[in-house]
Amino acid sequence: MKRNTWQREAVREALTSNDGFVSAQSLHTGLREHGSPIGLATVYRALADLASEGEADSLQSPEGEALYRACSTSGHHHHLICRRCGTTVEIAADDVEQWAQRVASEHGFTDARHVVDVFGLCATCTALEAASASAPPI
Amino acid sequence: MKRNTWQREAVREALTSNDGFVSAQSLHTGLREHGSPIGLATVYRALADLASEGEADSLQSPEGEALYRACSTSGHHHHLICRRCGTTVEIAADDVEQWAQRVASEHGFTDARHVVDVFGLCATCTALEAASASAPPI
DNA sequence: CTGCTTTTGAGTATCATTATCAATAAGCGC
DNA sequence: GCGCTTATTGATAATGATACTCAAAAGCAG
Ligand SMILES: [Mn+2]
Ligand SMILES: [Mn+2]
Ligand SMILES: [Zn+2]
Ligand SMILES: [Zn+2]
Repeated sequence: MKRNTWQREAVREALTSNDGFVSAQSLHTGLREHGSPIGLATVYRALADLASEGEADSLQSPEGEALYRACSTSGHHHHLICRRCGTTVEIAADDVEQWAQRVASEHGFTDARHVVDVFGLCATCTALEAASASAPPI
Repeated sequence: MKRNTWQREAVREALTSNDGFVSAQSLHTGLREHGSPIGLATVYRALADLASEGEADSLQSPEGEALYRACSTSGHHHHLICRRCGTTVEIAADDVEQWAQRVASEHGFTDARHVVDVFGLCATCTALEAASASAPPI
C-alpha cells in the first residue's frame, strides 16, 4: 500500500507554494535551505509520483531539464511560461486540441499526444529587462 | 572564416539521408558503423551549427534527449513524429501560430516562442503493433 | 608551399537523473 | 502501545547526454 511520509508532503507543499515551474534540483535545494534534510532521490521520486497521479504537470525546459508544477486546473491544459522567472499561466486551447487530433489522423497516425508550450517574458520581467537595458553603465 | 570539412559534410549527409529525427548519439553511432572515424564532439558541434544556421530543426524528445532533422521546408513549421520509428511529417499550423501569439500578448508576455510537437504511431508502426499484439505466443 | 587559424577528437568534466541497498519508519493486527 | 512486515528513504555510486580541454591535424589566403 502507499504510505504517507512527511517527505512526500514536503514536496507537495513546496510545489504548491511555488507558482511557477521548478526543477527537481532547485526544489531540493530550496527545501534544504529551509532546513529540511530531505534527500535528492526522494524529491525525484515524489515528483515522479505526483506527476503520474496527475497532481503535478511536467514539461521539458528548452534546455532539456524536467520541470514540475502543481496545477490548479485538473483537466488537460497547456502553459504560458516566463523563461526568466518561471511564472506560469494555465491556458486551455480547445482549438489546438482538435488541430492536433486532426493533423495526426489525417496522416494515419494513432495514439497521438502533443506537446504545446509557450515561453516568453512575463510583463514584470519585460519591464525589468527594459530598465536594465536602458540603464547607463557606471 | 567558416571552413569546410568532410566531417561537417558527413553529418549533413547523414541527417539528410535520414527521414526522421535522430539524436547526436545515434547519428554518431551510425556514422561509425559505416566506417567513418568522426568524433562524437564533432557530431555535437556540427549539429549545433546546422541548427543555428537553420539547416536543421531540433526538438526535445519526451525523454529529454535533443533530436535533429534536416527539414525540407525552409520556413517555420512543426512536426508530427512517430515515437516508435522516428518517421516525421512536417506540418504548417497558421492557426496555432496566431493562437500562441495572441495568448502570450493577452497575458502581457513578450518575445514569445512556442514548442508544438505531435507524437504518435505512424500507420506502419500502428499495423505492426496490432499484428504483434494479436500474434499468439509460441 | 607557408603560415596563420580554425577544426578536430580523445579524453575528461559536468550535470541531471536513476539505481543500489542497508537503515528507517508507516501502517497493520494484536 | 508493541512488534512485524514491507514500503520508503537517502547516501552513494552508476548512467547517460552533453560540454570542455588542448595538442595535433587540416583549411585556406597569400
Ligand atoms: Mn492539449
Ligand atoms: Mn509554430
Ligand atoms: Zn517573469
Ligand atoms: Zn513509425
